Amino acid sequence: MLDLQFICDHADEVAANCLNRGVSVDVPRVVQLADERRKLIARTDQLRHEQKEVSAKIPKASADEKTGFIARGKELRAEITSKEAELKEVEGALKDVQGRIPNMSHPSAPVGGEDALVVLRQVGKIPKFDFQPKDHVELMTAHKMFDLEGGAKVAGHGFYFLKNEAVMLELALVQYAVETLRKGGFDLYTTPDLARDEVLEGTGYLPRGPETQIYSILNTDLSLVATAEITLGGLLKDELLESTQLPIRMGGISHCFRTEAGGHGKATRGIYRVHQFTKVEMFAFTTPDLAASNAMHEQIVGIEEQIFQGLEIPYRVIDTPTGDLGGPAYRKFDLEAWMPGRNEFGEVTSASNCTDFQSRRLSIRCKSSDWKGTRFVHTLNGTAVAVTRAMIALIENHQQADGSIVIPQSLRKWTG
RNA sequence: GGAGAGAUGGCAGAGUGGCCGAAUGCGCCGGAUUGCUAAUCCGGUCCACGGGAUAUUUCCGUGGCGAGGGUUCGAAUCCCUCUCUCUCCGCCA
Repeated sequence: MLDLQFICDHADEVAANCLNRGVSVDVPRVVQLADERRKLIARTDQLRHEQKEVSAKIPKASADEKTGFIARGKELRAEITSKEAELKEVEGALKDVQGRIPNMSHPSAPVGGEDALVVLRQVGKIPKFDFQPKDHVELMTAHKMFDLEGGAKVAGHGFYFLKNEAVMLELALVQYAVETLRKGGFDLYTTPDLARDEVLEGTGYLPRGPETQIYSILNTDLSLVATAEITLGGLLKDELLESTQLPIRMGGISHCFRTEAGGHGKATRGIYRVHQFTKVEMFAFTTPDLAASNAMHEQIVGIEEQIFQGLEIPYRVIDTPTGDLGGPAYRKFDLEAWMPGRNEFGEVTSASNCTDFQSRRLSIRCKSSDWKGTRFVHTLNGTAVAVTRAMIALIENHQQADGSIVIPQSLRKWTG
């Protein structure tokens, strides 16, 4: 979430940004609630101060005085209790509205909806086939690389079994990504696939809402993670760091679970949109300045590009428009890989700079000799490899006339 | 799953109703001493929120002893719920 003081001081800018992002929030209401909150705090603090004074006199007071003080003390307690209830209500209302305000946007991020996307660059040659290219479903079926019916039988539509070469390929993609991250200075993690709802909320995901994308476990406060971003961000929740420890780079392997409520159709064919997949995710914490986090953002996108170049898959880099950023992102770059089976680009990675939007909710701060007090760190996340999507792009781009698939050099040490 | 113990500042560790933001030790920062280092001595050393000044330094208040509730004039201390840690037993990839 955004800083309350910031919202009050820049109400117009914040409201304009909400508009750009297609989010409707009553910003003046936040300012008004903030003012009520301030007044209530001042009043309760005052009452508590008197309460302290009164009770401090009691041990030394005479019997007569004592009854008076105790009576006054009771009065004060009642007043404080009622003020506290009022305050709680105001703060609840405030958090509710404040929580719906999205992060501010990078000045260069294109303003508008999905159509406003800007292609920053396109890399790699789109393959020209002298035969009719197949899509990944045909190819993987022909090679007995997955079992979609089996997945549906066991767990329902949107689940799948990978088989044989696809299993080798999944592990190879994970190994390849992890090795690349390690070289890039990332600490590696395998993370829990479940997390507390509190952690999901801290990272900006809403479990258990009517429109949630999250699977939750009944009778617990646990949900299945949609990405390791949740667990890696949650790992440093409530921590106070030294600026000298930053930046921190983490690479996490997890399964990702998404309800993906919605229709079937071309976009859901095969393993393009599934309820579960394996992903290697990057997460980074930087000092709270845009120079640092923007540089990290570039590094993360650079690694994503390096990975797809290594896989010899053509891709383009998208500067995501404001209307499509989601709540926490200040700026987001997506890699879209060419997918011959779809005859279009399909999203394979996503890298966001969330500035201090996540860290404020997660309470991840840092100290430095460069400033007084503590500040919220900047957080960033990006996909190294989302296995199913990467696999589609890889299989479809590297298919041959005879239906065989050439594995790029970079993976052969694992796949053979 | 059963039985028990526990959670206090950066760390260790006292504190069982008011004199406790919290002893003591370690660590850290500044200073003194010193040919240098060590040792010694002196001073300082948490976070958040609200307010007043000054303009970025200082002052006042409030809250914080795992989390959330409760009892009380007053809670680190008593009660309840939750989370986590440890020990023993059972089960187990």
